[in-house]
Amino acid sequence: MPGKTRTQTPKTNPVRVRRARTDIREALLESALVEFGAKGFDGASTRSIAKRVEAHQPQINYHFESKAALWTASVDYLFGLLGQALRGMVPADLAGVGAQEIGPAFAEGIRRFVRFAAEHPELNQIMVHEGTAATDRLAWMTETHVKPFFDAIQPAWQLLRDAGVAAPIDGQILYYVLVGAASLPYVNAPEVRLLTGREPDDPEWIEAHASGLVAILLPGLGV
Amino acid sequence: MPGKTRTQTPKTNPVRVRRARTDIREALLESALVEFGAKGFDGASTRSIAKRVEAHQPQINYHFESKAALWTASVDYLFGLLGQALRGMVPADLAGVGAQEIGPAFAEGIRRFVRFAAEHPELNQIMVHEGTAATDRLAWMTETHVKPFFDAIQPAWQLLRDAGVAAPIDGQILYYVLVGAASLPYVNAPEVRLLTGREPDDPEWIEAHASGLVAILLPGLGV
DNA sequence: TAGTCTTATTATCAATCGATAATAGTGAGG
DNA sequence: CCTCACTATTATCGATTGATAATAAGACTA
Repeated sequence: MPGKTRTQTPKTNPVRVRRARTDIREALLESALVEFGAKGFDGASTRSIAKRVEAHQPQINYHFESKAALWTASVDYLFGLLGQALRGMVPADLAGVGAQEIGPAFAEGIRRFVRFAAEHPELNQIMVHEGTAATDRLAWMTETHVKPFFDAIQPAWQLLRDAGVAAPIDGQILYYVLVGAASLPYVNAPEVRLLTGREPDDPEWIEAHASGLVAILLPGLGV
Repeated sequence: MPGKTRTQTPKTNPVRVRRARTDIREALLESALVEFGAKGFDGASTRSIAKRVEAHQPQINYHFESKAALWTASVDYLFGLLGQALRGMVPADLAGVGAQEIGPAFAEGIRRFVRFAAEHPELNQIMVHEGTAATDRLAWMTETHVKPFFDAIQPAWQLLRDAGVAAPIDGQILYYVLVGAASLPYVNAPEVRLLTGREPDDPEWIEAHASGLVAILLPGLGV
């Protein structure tokens, strides 16, 4: 879509004030997350992303290659945070691990995921925006970031089902039940405020939500 | 964004073939649903909506007032279908109705909602696209269509909780758990195909999904 | 059949989009 | 103090957007 050649000579302009910033890359990254999460890739404009942190639109193409590259960098950054939040939740090797150990660990993983979804709603907002159409962005995000997460859950869930701790739901379906149930109040927080008058960022909401999910997904946990 | 005045006189052109259609309004409506669901309001262009049903872009502004009015008409139409699918699921008056009657009715409501979400993914796609930002569209949709649905569920859920049939989850939180868990595989069907290789429109998937949700949300139903 | 109303088709508008060229401050190294 | 690499700022490009004017083809009516 871009212009390729320049025919006219820009006018010289007299005075120019200039702001120097060292955190501009990170500022643009986080602004992009908020805008992409709220409006989707197409709905978010590079001008609004820049304006939100008092930067200029061409700085995006300078510090990143393109709008698409900024999106990729933002998603990389956010999945990195998710990885930190869930680090060590699922053992790499399940051999010899019993349901009595992995059950509480899985429950804690659910709680952490709910808290992360509340603290960083942009992640699930972007995932759900992108997941509605088969784009290159979706293919990249799914293969790079979602699949490892998805694959790690499957054997642990099967172990818990065999032990009678987990609810009777197929593992692949469970993934979407879990992610959907855990993220929607934060993905659609503006709607929650209109519909309930409550604030889904309230710790009371978040902990009640997390406990509810653990109760219905792992009914065999309670001693 | 519109042009206001016309200064030049369009050229006369020789031959013009013309397609007459009686179903053009409905065709545009359903095309709009698919496009708005897949790409969001901003991402969907009126040209792509028209092209999908072999119509011309200005016909949208002729048969509807604007892109926004087309969106409103589409959402009205889709919530009408949802209302039909769920008709009579929740009694208007709960006085004197016991949990042993409303329990199975609620379970059937869950199953119907899952089937509707699978058959008309555009509804939840649009809801989740719009719910991420506090726009006028969200305010209208929430007040007009979502709130009645939300309000109808609350007393029934409370009755089921008191009877020990329903899972221990606050009613307002339950709404988002239910909607999120019931709709995500269909909202993000393109991602499901990439991630699992399975087809979420498969009746086997849908019924397994619905049964799983009933089992975890109404654990006290099984005799 | 002539006239009129509806609406399909074409052409074009102003606004906005992402991208890039041109210009000009700024600070580090000499 | 000067130089120069870096990057902030401005201006502008071509493409696309939603909307509307102009035109014309059918359908219906008298």
